[in-house]
Amino acid sequence: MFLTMPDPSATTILEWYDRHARRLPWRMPPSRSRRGEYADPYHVWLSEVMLQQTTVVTVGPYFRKFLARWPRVEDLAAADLDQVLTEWAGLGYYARARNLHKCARLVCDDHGGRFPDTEVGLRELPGIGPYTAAAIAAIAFGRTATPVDGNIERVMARLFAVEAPMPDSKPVLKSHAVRLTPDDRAGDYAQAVMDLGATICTPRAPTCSLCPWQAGCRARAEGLTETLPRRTPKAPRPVRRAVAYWMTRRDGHVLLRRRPETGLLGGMMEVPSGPWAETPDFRDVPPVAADWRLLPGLVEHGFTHLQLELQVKAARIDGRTTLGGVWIPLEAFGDHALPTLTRKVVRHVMAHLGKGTR
DNA sequence: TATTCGTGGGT
DNA sequence: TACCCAAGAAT
Repeated sequence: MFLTMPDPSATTILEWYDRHARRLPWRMPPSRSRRGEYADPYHVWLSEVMLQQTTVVTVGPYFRKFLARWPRVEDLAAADLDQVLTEWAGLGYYARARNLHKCARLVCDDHGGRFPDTEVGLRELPGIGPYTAAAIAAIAFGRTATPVDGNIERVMARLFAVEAPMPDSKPVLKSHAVRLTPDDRAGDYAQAVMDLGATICTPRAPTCSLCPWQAGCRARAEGLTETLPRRTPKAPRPVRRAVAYWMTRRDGHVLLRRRPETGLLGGMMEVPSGPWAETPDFRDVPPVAADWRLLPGLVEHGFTHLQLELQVKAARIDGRTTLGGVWIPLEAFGDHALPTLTRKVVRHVMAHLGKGTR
């Protein structure tokens, strides 16, 4: 009978975690965390910010780079924002890098170099929202707190067969996660559920036969596993089009421009382009008169909320003009914070013009 | 409350 | 190909 279905418990998944926890650079292994040892708050904070909407595989190298260059929060606070942005380039969501730097300075200036050890205290720092505050409090300070990320939402939706669609069901999912949170080892519990979601209770084709909670999983009992969590359909993302202008001068330097500090790709370097216009009508108004040459093909880039299509035109122009940008030699592109969109444009140009800028 | 923030990998 | 999704936060 269904009445004998066991309730899922933190004990069950903590035992699983003790045997199967992933070894991650920022994580205290369960053999030690079980004894009340906690990972360095600086490491936990840095990793959690990087992990916001970003996969473990992607974050790994960035985490190592940052830690090698700035071993302590004081080192990061002493760095220039530009250095931080350059190291961050490619990770995306660049507001995180600005807030990271701002937060490091606040921790050093206002907290003596120590992170607040409570959820409420952490929540006041820039770039630390509900999830990250709870994660640091639990993982680095042993507080009883319940971070809820996408993994944990999915696991809870299945465990309790929550059929209401996200994001409306988020509060319900969180209440389930909170109810299961143990007073002791809350950090390990959260990391255990996240590991479970990442390796077993995956979005598609979960391997329920390996799941420590399989006996108590309502979605499994009702055959709903693959269909949960449900989600309200999202609006289609609009297409925008523009022309990017690849400008070179006689010595081969290229004109790049820094985007405004806030908003899309804030503070990142770009190949100057006209306004990103609605689909059918876009104007081609080159920034300077020159012998513009249209490169074949398009540079396409999808953001979360819009699809961008760039035509690229190239020309050699008078090296005395700057148009509010900076002349940069191709060899020095690596020293600058180039988001993927910019790198795509560079790659596109190289494919059609080659290094002899012509 | 709803948008606006990147990017890479999987299917 | 097109879509989904990933240790979310700020506005």
